Amino acid sequence: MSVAAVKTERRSQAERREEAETRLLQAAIALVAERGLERVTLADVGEAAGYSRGLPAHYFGSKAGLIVTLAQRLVGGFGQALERVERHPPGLERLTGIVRFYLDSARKDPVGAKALLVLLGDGLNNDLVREPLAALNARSVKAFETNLAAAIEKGEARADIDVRAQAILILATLRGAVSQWQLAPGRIDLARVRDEMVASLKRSLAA
Amino acid sequence: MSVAAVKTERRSQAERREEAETRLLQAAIALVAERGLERVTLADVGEAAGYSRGLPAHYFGSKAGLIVTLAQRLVGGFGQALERVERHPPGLERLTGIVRFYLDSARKDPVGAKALLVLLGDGLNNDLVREPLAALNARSVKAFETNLAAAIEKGEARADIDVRAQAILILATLRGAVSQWQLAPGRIDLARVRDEMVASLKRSLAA
Amino acid sequence: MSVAAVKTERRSQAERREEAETRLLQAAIALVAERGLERVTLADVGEAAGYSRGLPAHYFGSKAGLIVTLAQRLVGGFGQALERVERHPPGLERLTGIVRFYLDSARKDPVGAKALLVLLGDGLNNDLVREPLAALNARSVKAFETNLAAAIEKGEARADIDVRAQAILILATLRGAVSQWQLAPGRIDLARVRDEMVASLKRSLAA
Amino acid sequence: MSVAAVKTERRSQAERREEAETRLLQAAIALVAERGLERVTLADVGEAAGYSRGLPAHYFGSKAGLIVTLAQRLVGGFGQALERVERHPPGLERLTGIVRFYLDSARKDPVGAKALLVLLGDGLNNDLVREPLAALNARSVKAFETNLAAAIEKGEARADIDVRAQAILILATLRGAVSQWQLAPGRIDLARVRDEMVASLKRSLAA
DNA sequence: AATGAATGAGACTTCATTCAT
DNA sequence: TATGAATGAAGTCTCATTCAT
Repeated sequence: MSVAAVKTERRSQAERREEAETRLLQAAIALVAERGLERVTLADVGEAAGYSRGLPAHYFGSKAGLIVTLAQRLVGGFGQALERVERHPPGLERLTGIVRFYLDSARKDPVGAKALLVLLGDGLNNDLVREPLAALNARSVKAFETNLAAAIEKGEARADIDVRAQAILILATLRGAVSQWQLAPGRIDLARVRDEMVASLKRSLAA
Repeated sequence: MSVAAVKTERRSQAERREEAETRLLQAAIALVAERGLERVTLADVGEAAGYSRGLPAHYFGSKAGLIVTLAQRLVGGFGQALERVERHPPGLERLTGIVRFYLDSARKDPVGAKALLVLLGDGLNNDLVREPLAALNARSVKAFETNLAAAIEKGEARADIDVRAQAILILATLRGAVSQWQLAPGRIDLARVRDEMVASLKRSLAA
Repeated sequence: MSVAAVKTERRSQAERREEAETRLLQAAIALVAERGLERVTLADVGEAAGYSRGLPAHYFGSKAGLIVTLAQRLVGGFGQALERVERHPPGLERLTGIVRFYLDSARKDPVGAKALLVLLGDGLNNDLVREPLAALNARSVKAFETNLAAAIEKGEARADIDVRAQAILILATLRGAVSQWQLAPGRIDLARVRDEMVASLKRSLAA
Repeated sequence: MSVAAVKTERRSQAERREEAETRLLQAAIALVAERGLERVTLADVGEAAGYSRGLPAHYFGSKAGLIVTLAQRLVGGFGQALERVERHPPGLERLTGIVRFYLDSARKDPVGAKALLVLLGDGLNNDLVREPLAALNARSVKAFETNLAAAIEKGEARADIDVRAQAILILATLRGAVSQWQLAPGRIDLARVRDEMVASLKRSLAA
């Protein structure tokens, strides 16, 4: 067997592994969104992804391993999206842009949004996921802080804002709004909520 | 046996039953806050309440029955508190009073607050609890709407507010703030958050 | 309180007890016929009879006690009916009369017949009921033997019949016929079966 | 890995599974005959078959699933035996041959016979087993009908027999005889009963 | 790499039984 | 006498996990 052939084979195996892992995680996200963390079994994930019942255990080692990987993937995905959302320089425009983006992506990917909310609920009592989720929160709050500080710097916002508390409140409002919408989708118009939130923010932050 | 005697006897049995049910529910709330819904067993609840392992099943019929009862109790408790919180007439003062009360009670009763958040997380995938929780949300939003409308009527608030969307946002912020605080208590100063929230609200709603 | 009053009261209590016991047993028979021995609970019996859930345990001491009492009542009831059925003197007429009566009473009281069959099935592995049921079988076989012997004596039947084996067969046929009919009532016309059985018996026994 | 290797691997797994299932069912039959349907647990079956306590649930899904499989296996086994029993052409000889065979096989395999009787008892109140057992009855009756009709055709039997009722009676007698024998084995000589039954049949059917 | 057979712990649930009223 | 509250044992069923193929 030539070296090239070995390389090709190896790459092929690695690719297959990566593809399988991705499909397993996507299936897991969908199932977690649909049923909740504890009502999803490893076997469910394998079958839903089109593989065998045993594969998830083979890949992730244990259910805990799957959950941790899941949390990282969801958190990472959101982080990446958060970073590529806005071209505006730090400041008020960028801040409201992130807010819009957050609520719009929940509408575009309700399954991912729901899976994240489910993890957040479980993270209250589950050490496996608490840490990555707390880190996500911290990172998100930090991003809002940065933009609030820039807005103040630029004179777009009042100087007497409690930047950190305000950042926490902005993230809180986003999460709480999506949560209410997921719990009773028919009763909440997320687009109107988004517009009202942006308007309120501008008013309350305005210099 | 006289009628009075029969009544006494019956009341005594009924009292025993009621006391047992209350103790079981209190134990259940504490355990759910501590471990999460799925990591609490009926047997745990019985033992934590000082009864037998089988009693919760005997009373609530099933774990689902316990959860539903739990949800009703928590929701009802919060509803009652919401109603007795404020003596102000409907309007901006009362609105901010409710906001303060909500965040202060989370600090005073973190166990109950956490149990409610756990239920809210599970309600996303659990038809049994979704309904009472959605009803709680609807009721809370309605309360904020009422006060917003009164504030506008009185001239305390701008007339161009989207009352319903704003009410949803206020509840969202409260829930999201408590959620972040519960996930990483050391990182959030809920009192500062409360004050910043009230200040922001006053500014964004002001006429 | 006068002696007469005490007597009256005592009689009244005894009567009440007997009536309650009878109602409990009737309810038990109906439930056993409907669900089978193991799927009936003491509480079911109490409620079906219009009493409390605890009364059957109070009266019969245990489920085993209820079952034994039930078996005795059913067996006794059938024995009494068997004795009062026929006015014919022992012989072929009386024999076929019993056969007719047996199949006709199954149609008239399908619930009692089914309860007896259920007990017979359970008696195969249940020491509690095996003995009374085996005794019932022995008594029934004996009755057929007596009539077969009388028929031979009178010259109504062949002398070379194996009386005991034939008696066993007659009881077997009756039980088996009712059993088939109970299992699939729509597929068996018990009246036709009865007539064919009587005709066959007359032919096979004829001198 | 070659296709052959895959096949071997698969077959090997399938063989393990089939062997385990067969051993579980055999253990279940023995236990049901010994204790009755309700006094056998899934764990009992697993252990008696030399496997784990959980395997029966894994294979049959539920106790109901086990019972249904059991009923099918017992019914199927008897049907097969019924078909291979007799080389005689349809007619009286074959009919009496089946009767002899039935009673003789009960003596040779009392465990299987008892398990079938237990199921028949439970079938009265258990929709899961009623259907296969009613089908077995229907099939058995049909076989007797066929042979009775052939016997009449050949002139071996009277033409005025109610063929269907007579077929029901024959099956009834067989079942009832085995039932009495199982309830009190010491009191019934099944061989004598068999001979008397065959003699009676010949007489009552004779042209 | 991938499958799926097998294990065993633990949850829910049902009930016979006991006991206080 | 009668009720029903409370217990605790046992059974069914689900799954994470291990292991043979």
